[in-house]
Amino acid sequence: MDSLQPQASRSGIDHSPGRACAPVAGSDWQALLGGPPLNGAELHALNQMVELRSLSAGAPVMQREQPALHLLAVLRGAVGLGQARHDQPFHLERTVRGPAWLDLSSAWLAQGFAQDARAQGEAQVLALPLAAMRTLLSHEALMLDRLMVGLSRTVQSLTGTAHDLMHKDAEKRLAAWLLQRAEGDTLLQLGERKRDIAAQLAITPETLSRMMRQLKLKGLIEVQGYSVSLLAPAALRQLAAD
Amino acid sequence: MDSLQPQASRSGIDHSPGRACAPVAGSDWQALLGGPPLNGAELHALNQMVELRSLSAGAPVMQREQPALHLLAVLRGAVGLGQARHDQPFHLERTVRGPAWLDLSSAWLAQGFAQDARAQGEAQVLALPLAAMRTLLSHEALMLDRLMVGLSRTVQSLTGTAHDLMHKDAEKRLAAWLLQRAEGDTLLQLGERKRDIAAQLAITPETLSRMMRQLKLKGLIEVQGYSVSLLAPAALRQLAAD
DNA sequence: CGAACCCTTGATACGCTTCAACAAGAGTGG
DNA sequence: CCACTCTTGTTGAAGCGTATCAAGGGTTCG
Repeated sequence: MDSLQPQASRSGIDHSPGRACAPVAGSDWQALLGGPPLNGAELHALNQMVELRSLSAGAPVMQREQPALHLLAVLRGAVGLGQARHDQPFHLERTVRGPAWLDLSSAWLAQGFAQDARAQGEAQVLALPLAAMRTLLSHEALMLDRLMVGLSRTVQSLTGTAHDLMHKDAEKRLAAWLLQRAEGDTLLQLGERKRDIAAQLAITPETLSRMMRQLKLKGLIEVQGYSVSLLAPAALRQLAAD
Repeated sequence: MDSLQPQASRSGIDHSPGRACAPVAGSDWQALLGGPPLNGAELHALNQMVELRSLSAGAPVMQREQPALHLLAVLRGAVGLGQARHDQPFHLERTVRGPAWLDLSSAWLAQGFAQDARAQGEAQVLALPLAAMRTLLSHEALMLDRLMVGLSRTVQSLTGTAHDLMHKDAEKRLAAWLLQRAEGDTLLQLGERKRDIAAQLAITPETLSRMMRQLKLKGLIEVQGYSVSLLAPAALRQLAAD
């Protein structure tokens, strides 16, 4: 096998506290909400209504059709969105790595969650009850903007992935994924199983393996187990472009 | 050829007024914003800030990278979102048929529009300046909900199309498209060119033609030029399901 | 050690695209 | 009016991209 890295505690859900009372750092709120620095009143209001959940690998975060009463965000770790089928394996479509919003949309609609979500390893998730959030929004004008920006970013990101699925082949999507994941850096540690990466790219693990080899043969990347280094980011960007 | 229907005035843009001063009906606002009936104050405020644009076939509605200062909606007609390439043909990805929101997200971000948009035939588009909208939102609590619902619906719709592109083949996507487009009815008039339908399904016109024949041979639909009747909606739903 | 899991590689099969040809309206101009 | 062109949809043959199936090797765990 590869030198291994992602060790997703194959046992699945274990007895987790489910909800801890640790506070959320101001810097975390800032990372999540963005915009101008949060003032004390905002932080106080947020910390008063927030619910924190510490999850272990595989723990469910959202369940389809369940009523959605909270805005959800990932603080630490990663959460996978997709479909849980009665048949065993969870089908992954997208993963959110904290700190970032996980689901800002379901709570505003009356239909419950549209997807399932599972913690990918140890993760910390926070939930803001929509009812309380609504009253906060009516007082704090800035908070509205922050939320709108979060929701808008989700829209643009989803538009992008739809576009990629329509027009880019597997190699292009992989190149784009690597670049986005590296965040400008040139060395990159894959923290998840390769089959999960493949699922997000909507290809099979076999194809992912072949595409990695392709990029390696072209001299664009170097692969050693779960660490990938981008040898020619410019060429990769070129390749990933439509 | 088929008995023809969609006649997109091949000449493209013609001299349009660009902006007319007709008012927007209360029923249109309601269709767009949903929720509890809009009161007089809300309608007044909206009508005061709204900008109405009457567009002829092919006229640009959004242009990539252009600053986005308005929330956009389609009142009448249809608008296509996609990419305009320096090379001639506009590549369609999604179409919005009025009355419905066209773009609620770009204005909140500082990066301008992420896609191009073109009127697909005669269309009427309305624009709400974000600056004015922001102050309205701080006064009218209900309006916030309506907007959030609109944005959330966009998110869920995009999540759905991404899911379909990942997991459904051409036949399934076509079946799903037909069902959604029929809106429960059994007879269905295609108002657009079939190649545009194909583009939205991310397949070639040739494949669309073949898939139509497939469904016809299976006795699920009947096709006569640009009118399609769904003979077995239940079976179609079954086919379209994952 | 064997069992379970992961990644890789190769052979084959299938879905869809691409390319080419054709039929049928629509617009144009003689 | 007809001939001509442009555009659209349809059909068939060939080819590419990716999935599927099967086998093998590596690592961890009991």
